[in-house]
Amino acid sequence: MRVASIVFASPLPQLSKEFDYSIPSSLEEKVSFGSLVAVPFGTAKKPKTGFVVAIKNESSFAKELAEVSSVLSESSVLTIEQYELCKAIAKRQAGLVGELLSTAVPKLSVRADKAFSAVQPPEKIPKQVNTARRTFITPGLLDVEEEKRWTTIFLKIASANLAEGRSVIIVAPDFRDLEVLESVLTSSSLSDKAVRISSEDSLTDRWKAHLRASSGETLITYGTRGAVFAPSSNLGAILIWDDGDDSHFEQGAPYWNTRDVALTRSELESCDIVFAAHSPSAEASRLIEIGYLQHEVFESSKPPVRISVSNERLDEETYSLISKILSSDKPVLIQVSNLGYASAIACLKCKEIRRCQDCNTALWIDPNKVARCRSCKNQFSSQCECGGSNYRSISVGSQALTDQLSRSFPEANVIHTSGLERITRIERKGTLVISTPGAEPSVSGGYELIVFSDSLNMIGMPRLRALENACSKWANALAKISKTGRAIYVGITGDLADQIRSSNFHEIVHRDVLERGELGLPPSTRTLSITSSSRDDLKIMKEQLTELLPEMRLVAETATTVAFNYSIASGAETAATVSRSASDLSRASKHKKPGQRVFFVNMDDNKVI
DNA sequence: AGCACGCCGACT
DNA sequence: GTCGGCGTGCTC
Repeated sequence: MRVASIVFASPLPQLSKEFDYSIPSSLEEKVSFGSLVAVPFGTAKKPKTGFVVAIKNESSFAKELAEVSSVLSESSVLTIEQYELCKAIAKRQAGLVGELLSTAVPKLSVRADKAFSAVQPPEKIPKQVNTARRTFITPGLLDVEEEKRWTTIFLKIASANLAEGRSVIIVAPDFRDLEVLESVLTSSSLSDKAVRISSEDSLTDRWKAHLRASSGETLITYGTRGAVFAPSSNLGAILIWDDGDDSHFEQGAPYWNTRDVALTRSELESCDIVFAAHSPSAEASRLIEIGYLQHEVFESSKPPVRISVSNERLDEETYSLISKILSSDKPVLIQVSNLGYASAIACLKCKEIRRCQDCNTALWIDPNKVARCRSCKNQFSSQCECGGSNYRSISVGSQALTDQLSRSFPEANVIHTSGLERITRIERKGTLVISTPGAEPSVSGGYELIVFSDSLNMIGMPRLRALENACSKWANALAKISKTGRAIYVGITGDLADQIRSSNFHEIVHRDVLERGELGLPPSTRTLSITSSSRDDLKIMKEQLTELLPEMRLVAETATTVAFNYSIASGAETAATVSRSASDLSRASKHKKPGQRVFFVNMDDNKVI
């Protein structure tokens, strides 16, 4: 009698282990590692679906085994490498394997499964033991430099791997970048080797793509963050565009991110890693600093930059430049940090917008008629520093600016874009685009002028990663500038202004990382956050962890969240301890709500400080 | 997640 | 006496 070990794609801690079932002789031929099977479970009427993760001759389970009911897919749908990766990430993130399996394997589409036939019998290429090369690439800043684009560079690396029988996985943050990558892939000679893994595709398309990626064929598998878990035969390299982008972070438990999963996978499968970004994430910068990543730079021309120290969002000079460029029928981009019609207050006496003394964010009058910072919520006196106490409210959001500029430039075509709209491309003419960071449409030939109208706001936010994020948003927008284009930053002063003038984002982030390091802040440490709706449970958790892990430093605390910094070296121990405490305390909790977890554990919180 | 088991209050 | 509330615990 043969025995199959089964795991379930379930977020329940009780189900987070392998269950043994006997394999009826009628199914013996069809059941192997990675099979999707239905099994009876408990007293439930309908069978549960699970993955076969081991075939054994006997079980250590004391009682009699139940039988596998049926096999749901002809193919093996979970590879050994995927399962090992899920286990490693679950451990690292103090989460459960079951939570990750549904990322690694999409939902079954019966129709697509029946229609699928492997293109070719998977040719068995023995995996060569290669030493993984790990690099960070700074591509050319300007998109017009075609051979220095990230897509061109990635395609070249992919092509080299494919030529030697190795697959690659390419991950991009969102649909905009994916669209750019896809157009390059599909117009290349490798188009029939490219498979998209995207959560936005239909069920049948996703299953079809998954089966193909599992088939053993040598492929370029590309997609958004989930693709880092995709099946891939003889994986040669994982290529990641812009690893610092927020979209690379999973927003639900166990809060993994593309970068860390890729690094883990690279260790497990000894495949190469290539990160690329116009401005590095703090983590990548640190990995370069310690020599873990080799830094490769594609030297590139940089646009001329002007710094405007005006308090106005758009000063006279900028205004007339915009006007001039629009009337010569060339496109202009204005990057704004806030969406919509957010309001601010300007003092009637000194005419300046009142700003928070800590973070420089514009103040507003809250519903209780108190002057308050939007970002850190501090209250301020109703009196301006100049002594004035009368205000006029003004609108500062992107929509408000769009309205205002539509009136100022009635001749021009004024477009507003944000994460909510899906404008990825505009025609090259006298168009004025007002965009929130990251939503800038591309235009062939590039923008003739880019204005970063809220640069002061972006770096002034009282967040650890404000500067790093701002650099990334600026650099990605700058990449859309024309050969003859120029950029204007509003409100930057001091040392930073010098670096900005030369678009030296690498140096800015590098310095930021060094400063953070002196304070013991990430990326030289990691941040753990625990959220719970129960104050009692959170308090016990905090006390318990403080006692069990005395090295950890409390860095943030609110009514629902506690956050600690811990050393990178203690990561495994920390995750294990947190994991154990969370499951013990959840079981003992008096505040359990049906189907709701007591603690949300994030081993790498990038927002809480 | 389901589902059964089990131990206290209100009912024909 | 028994019906049924949902807290507790198990499912190979």
